[in-house]
Amino acid sequence: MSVRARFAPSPTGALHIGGVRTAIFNWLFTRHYKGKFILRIEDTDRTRSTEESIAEILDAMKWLGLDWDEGPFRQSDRLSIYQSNAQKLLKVGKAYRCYCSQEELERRRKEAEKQGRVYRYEGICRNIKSHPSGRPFAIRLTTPELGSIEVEDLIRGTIVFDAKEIDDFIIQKTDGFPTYNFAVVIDDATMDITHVIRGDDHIANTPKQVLIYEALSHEIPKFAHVSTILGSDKAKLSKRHGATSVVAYREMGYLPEALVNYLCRLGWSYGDQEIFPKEELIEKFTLENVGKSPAVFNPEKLLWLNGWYIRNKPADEIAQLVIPFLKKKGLNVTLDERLIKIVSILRERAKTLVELANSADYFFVDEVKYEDAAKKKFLSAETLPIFETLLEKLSSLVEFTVLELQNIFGEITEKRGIKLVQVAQPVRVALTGGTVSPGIFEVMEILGKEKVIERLKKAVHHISRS
RNA sequence: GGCCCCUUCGUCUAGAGGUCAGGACGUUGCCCUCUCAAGGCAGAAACACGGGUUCGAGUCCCGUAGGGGCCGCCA
Repeated sequence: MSVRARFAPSPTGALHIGGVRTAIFNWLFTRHYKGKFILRIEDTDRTRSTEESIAEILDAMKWLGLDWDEGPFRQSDRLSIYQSNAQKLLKVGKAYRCYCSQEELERRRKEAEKQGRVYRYEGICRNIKSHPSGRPFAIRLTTPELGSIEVEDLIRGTIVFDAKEIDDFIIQKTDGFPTYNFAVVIDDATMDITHVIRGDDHIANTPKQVLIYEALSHEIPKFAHVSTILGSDKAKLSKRHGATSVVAYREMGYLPEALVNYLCRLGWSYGDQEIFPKEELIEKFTLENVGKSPAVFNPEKLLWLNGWYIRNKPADEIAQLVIPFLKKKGLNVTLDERLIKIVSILRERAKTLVELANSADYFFVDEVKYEDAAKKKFLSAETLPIFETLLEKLSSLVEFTVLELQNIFGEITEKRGIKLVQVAQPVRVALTGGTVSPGIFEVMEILGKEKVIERLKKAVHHISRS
């Protein structure tokens, strides 16, 4: 039988980095074994679930390239399925109606707590004979009192729970809605999920779920509990550690492959390899190489990886991707040869698409603005003669190329007995407004003769005026 | 409190009884160099602790400590 795994987020907010990693693991697992990846929205929390959140989750999944084969299913569409299964369990005596009031149970829980005990439902309604008509009831699973429940975990090995730890828990609430554990099992069972890969915060739920499978006489899937992603203080990763939503990373100029590559390496490894193109991830990903210990999210490493992908993806693709960021800055650009050239020289020093866009201004504006410090340091009287000879030589230049420009600068530095930096920096300020840019000859070539001369002249005016 | 999970450089990790404990991010120094990056080279940096088992333990067992999770008619 082919492998079937699922990702089941609850749409109560943005798609979280931690959630995405389990999505990635599930996706890779199914792709590696050529199985099916199912998307299911756990939206039974009526008050906290929102349509916007569902849309965002789907959007983020698509952006990351995590395509699904079935779904998205919604638990809210499946109410009758849960109810009929609960009825079935009732009928075969694996579950029973419980008429205990919530207030009463709450009282007992408090009482137990006071005595330092953990409250477990005593099974008061377990053997009730007459069913009071018209009274609301919840449905509880009849659980074993003795023995142990073993959970086979592909990452952690066998985990054993004492049956005494588990009471007759509720599977259907008084309002007819399923409880979480019940809905999950019914869904996974009816969707024929073979492998449940999820966060380790679900370990404690697993014995209960196993019990439900057994009551249903349904085959138990294989479980794999992945450890939590932590923040720098080793507490569970949350907003206070910085951005945690996928959409936020997209907006900060991260590439989906960098995020997938990074997140995947958090808890999974393949020898010493760090860079994994998607195809290679699919080929190499197995649960065997997933670690057990929790991992601290390290933004610097993600940033490094993002820089790596920016530098190594085909330049035209990066150009295409940076366009929205340039437009956001009010720069009107289109994908053409010039943009690709610009991107290919700028991307060496950008770690995000935002940085890349921010470093590109001077190629698109009509007039450069000088940075104060740069202007003060390099646009001074002594550079005036240099600019003048440069202008002279440039205007007679036919081939405005890196090579020719190099020659001209060489002539100037040689004649004046100065270093290249003494020419390059002032020119850089004149052309870009700042002291940092790609190689000055490359910048000049892309800017073109006309623009270069125009900007140098402007710089000359500026110096003369002050 | 009960139950469960986890523990190798600051961080991600390799390691499946015998290694100078390897790689990566970050960090330090040097090289390259028109600035900034990128790149190259070199360095500092770890087996939580205590007992066993074994000729030999990061690796196996048992404790301890620390971190985390779950204990709802929440998901």
